[in-house]
Amino acid sequence: MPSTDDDKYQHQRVAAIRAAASVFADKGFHGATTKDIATRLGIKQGSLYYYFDSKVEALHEVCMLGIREYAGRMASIVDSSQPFAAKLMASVTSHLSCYRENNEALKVYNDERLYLPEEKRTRLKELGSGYRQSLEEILLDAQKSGDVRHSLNCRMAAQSVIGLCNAWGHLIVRDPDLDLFGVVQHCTDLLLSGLTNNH
Amino acid sequence: MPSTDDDKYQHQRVAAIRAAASVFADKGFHGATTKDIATRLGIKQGSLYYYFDSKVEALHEVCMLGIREYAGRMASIVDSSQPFAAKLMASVTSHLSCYRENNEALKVYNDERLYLPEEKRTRLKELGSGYRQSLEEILLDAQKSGDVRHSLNCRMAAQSVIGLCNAWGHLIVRDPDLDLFGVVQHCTDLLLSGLTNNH
DNA sequence: CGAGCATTCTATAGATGAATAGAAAAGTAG
DNA sequence: CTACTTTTCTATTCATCTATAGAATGCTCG
Repeated sequence: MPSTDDDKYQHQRVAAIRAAASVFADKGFHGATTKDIATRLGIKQGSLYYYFDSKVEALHEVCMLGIREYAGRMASIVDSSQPFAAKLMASVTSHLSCYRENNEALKVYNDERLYLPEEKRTRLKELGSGYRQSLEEILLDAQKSGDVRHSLNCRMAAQSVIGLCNAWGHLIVRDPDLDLFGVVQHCTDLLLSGLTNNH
Repeated sequence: MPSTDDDKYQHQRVAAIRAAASVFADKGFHGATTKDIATRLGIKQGSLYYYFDSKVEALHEVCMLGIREYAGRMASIVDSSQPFAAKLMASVTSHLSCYRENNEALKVYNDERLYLPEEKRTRLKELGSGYRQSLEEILLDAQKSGDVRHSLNCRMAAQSVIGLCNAWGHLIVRDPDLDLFGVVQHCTDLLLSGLTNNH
């Protein structure tokens, strides 16, 4: 098979992307050095350039890893025929498990993507804003069917849901012992019912 | 008056802190250079060291500026005798107006303080966690008096409120046209009643 | 004015880090 | 074992950035 060498290369390349994600999440893009990344991968600084043309390219790969499936999962949730509450919970779950599974990559996407050059950032942004739009659609549908109050500004609400999930996502990355399902439950309840006693 | 020179110095020093805040908010601590800060202030790179011993000290000052009154305001809200809903709204308002007034300093506190050396970070952390505790107290009191549902985990809820406010705070810093009161209203409603139609 | 202090400037030292080049090592196939 | 390829290493270049030193400018008060 002609691809066995390539597979090995790709495998190590992915390992390099994950190493970069980990270091970028810890120290930020500018605070991280290529030496840090190489060390975490177990090779020397210069060797890293066998897998990346530049530090910026590494950041780009990390961001792609962070956002890719995260955005993809939303589409299927919107299209599904679950009731509103289930869709919301699925969204929150999907969002938070991305933080857990990709470890640091999604955090890096959120915090460091602005250091990418314009062109690379634009393509990423499309994926990210697709996520917000999907969420907004879910809310608008629920508003039509009466599940969501009419006074709600769905655009702002989508922004709030994302903000809330990102805030918890950061905590999840920092504290691996945090119970994911507990957080999902808390966030969903909070979003659905608020803090108060008004049923 | 013996302090007129000192006043002038302090005035320019504060201007330097604000310039640093602005640059740190844009480029992050490590992405920012002392030249960037000096240029924004209208002086040359070397001159900046007349006001700071080091770049890290500048970051420290910015973080202090960001968190100081933000933390202070909470205490008075907790102690006040307003009903729960008003306290919550006051907290959200206080949080978000800090973002607007301090411009970038609070953002820097949130995103860059981890680059401070251990000792300096600890003192800041106390102020910040004081904020969370105050919020938690408000929620616990409201739970006792029945304003907040008993199923609520108040510690997590306080975390959520902060996370939500920070998310919007970031948007507020980036977009100065965003209507502060509109955001306050949206967040308070969301937190009090949730998204749904369940009165 | 002119002495003394405050503020800013220029120039540079010293350190660090991204990226490159070419040698070495490891692995694979004939 | 040997020729060839892939991967890693060492050593270096070049640019950049923090921080300092000392000169120049500006300001205030006697």
